[in-house]
Amino acid sequence: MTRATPNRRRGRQLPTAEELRIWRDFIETTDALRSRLASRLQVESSLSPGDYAVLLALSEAQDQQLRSSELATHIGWERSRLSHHLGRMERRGLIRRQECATDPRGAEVHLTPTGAEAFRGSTVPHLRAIRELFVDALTPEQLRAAGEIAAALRVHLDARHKE
Amino acid sequence: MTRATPNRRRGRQLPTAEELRIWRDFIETTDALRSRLASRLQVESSLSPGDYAVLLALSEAQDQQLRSSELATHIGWERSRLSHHLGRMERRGLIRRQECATDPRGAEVHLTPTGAEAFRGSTVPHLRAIRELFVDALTPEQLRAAGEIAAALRVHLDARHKE
DNA sequence: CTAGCATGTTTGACATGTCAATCGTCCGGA
DNA sequence: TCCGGACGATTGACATGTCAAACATGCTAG
Repeated sequence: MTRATPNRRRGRQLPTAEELRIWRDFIETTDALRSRLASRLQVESSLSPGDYAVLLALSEAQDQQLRSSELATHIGWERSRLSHHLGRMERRGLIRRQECATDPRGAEVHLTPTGAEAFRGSTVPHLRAIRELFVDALTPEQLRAAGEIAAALRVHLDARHKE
Repeated sequence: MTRATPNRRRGRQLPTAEELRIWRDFIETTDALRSRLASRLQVESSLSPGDYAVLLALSEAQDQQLRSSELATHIGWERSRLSHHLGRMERRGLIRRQECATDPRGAEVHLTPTGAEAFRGSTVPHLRAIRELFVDALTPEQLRAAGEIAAALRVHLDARHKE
């Protein structure tokens, strides 16, 4: 790093080789981490990360039910993605959809006993996996730094999104 | 953080609320970053991240060709994933598969002129996007920390994989 | 020589994701 | 009233991923 053009370094040029190396390490490793977590969740609980997110949101909801759009907002998914996923989860008996009492256009998504049971059984193993694969891999300072890095990336992403 | 059971803190228990918050920030943000990068690549070059990885590997290869299994190893994909992806890329004219001269079982994957052209055109915008969305979001110390975090996670993942 | 396992790759079935189009209901103004 | 757009959700077409099974050829023990 550090060719002799300091004023052109920031925000203008392509990444250096070192920056690119870090980028690749970072993105590939987070990918591997994600996929390892997903596979443990699958093996230990027969749930996908998507299933888990939906079940978590419903478990925390009043009456274990949410309007479809609220659910989408809560977990940050596009409507159509959620709709497809709910279809699959409904086939497996994890959730149930029924017409909303107050708005005939809308749908209420309900947690079924089967779904609640599946979620209960998955929580502890999943949290344990997060601890083992993420938290335990890092020193306390690294963990703190990871939080700050995430925050910085998020702010930057959101800022660029608005532009 | 920090209940009064210091000897049970490490490696045994579930994550604390703070650890869990960091985990969620971290994984959700890296996901958002990945998907933003993918969408820019798509818009700017009509390529998916998978396309880019394949084209990059072939571009760097001797004679712009690789055995299918070497390619899979190089980019870290499962064989079947690569096979499906190559099928799609072949339909679009980005690569070509032909029987390997030295081993009739094997397949050689060749970069086509179309594929080479697409890759050339995508490189600069893609690297610029990495710079803008990742490198520029972080301070130099954070960038260094990101590299160290990735390395630590990787080592930990690999260690647990062997167990 | 040949049965059977190893090797290299593909295939099929299905889960997951995105995008654009569709469908039904609601609502405000001519 | 009724029309057109807003709103809530689903659908279809297709890209991407995983897993297990299938295929074809190579190699080796007997």
